[in-house]
Amino acid sequence: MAQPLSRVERRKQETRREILDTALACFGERGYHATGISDIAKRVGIAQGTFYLYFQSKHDIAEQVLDDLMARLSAALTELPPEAPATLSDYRAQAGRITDTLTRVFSDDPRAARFLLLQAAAIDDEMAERVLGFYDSAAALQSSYLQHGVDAGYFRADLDVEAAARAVNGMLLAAAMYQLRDPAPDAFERLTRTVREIIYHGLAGETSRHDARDGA
Amino acid sequence: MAQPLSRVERRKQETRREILDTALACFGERGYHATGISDIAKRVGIAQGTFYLYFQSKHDIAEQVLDDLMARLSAALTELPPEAPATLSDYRAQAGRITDTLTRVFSDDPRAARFLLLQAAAIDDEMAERVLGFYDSAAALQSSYLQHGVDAGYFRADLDVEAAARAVNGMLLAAAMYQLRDPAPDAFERLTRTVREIIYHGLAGETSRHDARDGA
Amino acid sequence: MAQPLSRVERRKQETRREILDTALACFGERGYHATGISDIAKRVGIAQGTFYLYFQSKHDIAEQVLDDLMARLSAALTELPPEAPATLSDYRAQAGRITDTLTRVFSDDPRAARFLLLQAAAIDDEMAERVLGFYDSAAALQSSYLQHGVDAGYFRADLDVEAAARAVNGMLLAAAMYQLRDPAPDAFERLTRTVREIIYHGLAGETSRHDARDGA
Amino acid sequence: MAQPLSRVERRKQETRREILDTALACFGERGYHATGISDIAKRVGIAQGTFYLYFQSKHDIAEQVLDDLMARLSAALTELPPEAPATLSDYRAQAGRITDTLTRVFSDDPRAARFLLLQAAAIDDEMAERVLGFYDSAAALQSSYLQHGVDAGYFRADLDVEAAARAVNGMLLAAAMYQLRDPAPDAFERLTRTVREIIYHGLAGETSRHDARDGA
DNA sequence: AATGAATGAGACTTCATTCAT
DNA sequence: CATGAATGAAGTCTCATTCAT
Repeated sequence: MAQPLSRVERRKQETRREILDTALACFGERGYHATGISDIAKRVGIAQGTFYLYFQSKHDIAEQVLDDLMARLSAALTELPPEAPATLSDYRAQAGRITDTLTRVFSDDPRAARFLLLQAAAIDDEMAERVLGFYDSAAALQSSYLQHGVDAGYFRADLDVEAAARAVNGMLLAAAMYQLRDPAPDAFERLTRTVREIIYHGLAGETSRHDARDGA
Repeated sequence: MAQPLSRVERRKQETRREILDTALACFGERGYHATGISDIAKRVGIAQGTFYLYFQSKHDIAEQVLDDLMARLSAALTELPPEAPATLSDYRAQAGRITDTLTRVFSDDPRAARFLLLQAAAIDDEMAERVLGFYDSAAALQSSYLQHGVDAGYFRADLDVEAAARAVNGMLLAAAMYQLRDPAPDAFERLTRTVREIIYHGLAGETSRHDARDGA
Repeated sequence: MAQPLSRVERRKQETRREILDTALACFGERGYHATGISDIAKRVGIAQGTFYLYFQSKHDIAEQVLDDLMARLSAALTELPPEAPATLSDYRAQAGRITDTLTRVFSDDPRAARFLLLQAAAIDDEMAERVLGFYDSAAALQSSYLQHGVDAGYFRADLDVEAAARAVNGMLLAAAMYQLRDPAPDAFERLTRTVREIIYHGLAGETSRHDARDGA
Repeated sequence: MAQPLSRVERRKQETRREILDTALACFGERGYHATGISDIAKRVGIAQGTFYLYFQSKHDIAEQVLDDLMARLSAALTELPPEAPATLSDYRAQAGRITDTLTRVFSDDPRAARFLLLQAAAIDDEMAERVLGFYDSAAALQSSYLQHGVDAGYFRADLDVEAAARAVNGMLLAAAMYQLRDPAPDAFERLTRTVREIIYHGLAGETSRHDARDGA
């Protein structure tokens, strides 16, 4: 039961994903506009016409590549232990995990980072809107974490949660961009550690600041 | 020292600048790839061929537009009172001025922001390199400010200055991007104030934290 | 003489006809070039590949659609009471029946008319040749009717039968084309009645023939 | 004064017309769909891109070719001695002149005839509408001639002028189509003479009209 | 016999750049 | 110096046809 995926259907899904991945690779490496459908097709090993059996247009695949990537990132950001951190220490641990996850997604496929950070917003007004919208939703997610911290008492009560969320994400964005040019793990590690320290000192209340030094 | 700029020569410079500004406008509004040389020429009021008397190619003008923009931003960031801030209070004031300057440059011409933040890096690998290089040099500049703060004693002695510089700039970047979609001054003001607070609390030493609350 | 048409064979013939009819419908509605094999297949409810089990190519089915249509029209024109009209009155009655038949064929399926009158000749040189050839054979048929009228004495003895046949058919053609845009039966009825009158007065009669020779 | 046609402007007009004529030739010979922009460009001796300096699209030039052709035909039909024929003889003479004119237009460029009669209506629904609309306006023009004949008394008073106009034009259409395959002037001459006779006898005359009413 | 995914040639169109005037 | 018509390479997309299943 529930095996509607015949062999051929599965093969189609595989091809679809292969095209999607290849497109992300091409877009990330050469850029959206410098990439031709023929480049993608050649690299996948299909005819140009075959491409259009899986995607309606070049713009369509760009949308899907972006959606797919944003979905993966959202999943990475969301699929954390559901229990919210109760103490600042817990928060620090969780923040570390989030950073690690993002790092992994982006270092696993640097082309994904290049595409999201450098290319996607330049494709189109609509696409730019999507990217900025993604930043917004990431800010909303970050907001909820910070708000929880305020409620739990380990962040300052007078924190402008929304604004702080954007600021925090900006630091993560800077880290991601930094990694684009200098993929050395060391430098990146130093940067993320500092970011966590800034968050810690910058957001925390007066009372909980004595155990500040960060090990990871 | 002489005045070799004959009237003709001056006129040429004016035209050149007019084309440059128009190109920035077009690139910011429609995007680099969606902008044709004919769009720029039409808007300036010159013939298409005339464009090539002033710039070698489309890529060439993109480079010059970017260089010009980055130069203006560098100038805005650098041309501050040369005497470095001696106290945290001074630093806060200076940080406010920098933010104000950046804000002014970008809100004066939102298309410049769109071009730098969304478009420029997608033109080309070389152009992406330039943009990332600009971020690097901005980080270096920020570094020098922060290092001065460490030396002056109002920032933590163990601060990883380089990493912190990138983090701080990341927050400014986030602010600039936020402004792209929601140009309401209020929201932006809230965001920059929070950024300054985070810097203040996040970077400062233990001793100077009692006068933290920020009014502006 | 046997019944070699097994159930399977009969089914094939049905499918073939279904495809043929659907193709005529599509060609008439959207035009030959705007119709894709996939349109026909989808409408019939078969796979695209299946189409090629019944017809060799798109051109092939167009030929067969046209042949089929012309055959139906020929049949309609020919399968009249075999006894030729003996008097002008009889002729008038027969002409009425022919007109009725043509009308019925075309109003039953306006797409057939659109295909024959507007589309078919544009497919191909060869197809144009077929259409014009059909007009020729229709003229030949009309010729034979008119010749009979001359022989029977109710058409002018000096009638250029071949030329008149083409002229008469031209009027019918005009009527058919008129019906394409304005399918109102009234207008069509008025037109065919007038055509019959013109034939009647234009071809018949002793009385008005004395000044017939034409100078220009 | 009033010499806004600089040398270059005149050259552009020439090129435009050259493309237009070549397009008519190609469309008439090979058909609209079989003709590529590259065919037209090659034959004119320009680059493909140049074509698009003069016409917006393939569809655009088809429209203009058709409009141009219909305008030429309208001019040919309309630019006759303005004094309407007063007698049936005059009418016969005028009808002869009209036929001659049409003949000339079409035999001068048989491809024009092929395009108008066989191709144009198959390009598009909109184009078909134009062609049928042209037939309508030709019918309206013919109507006015016939109406004049009725008013002047040399056509039957009870003539359904509109319907007769379409019938007459149908005969001309048949003549034009006949000429497509058999361009021999003799055969065409015979046909047009017969058409004029049918018009003459079919529309004129008091004497033979008493048994005209048609039941079906 | 039927399927429908795959093919690939070819169509239209755009646009950065050149060059004769 | 300015013009803008001309160029032609390159890109996206369609669709009749084939073939492995």
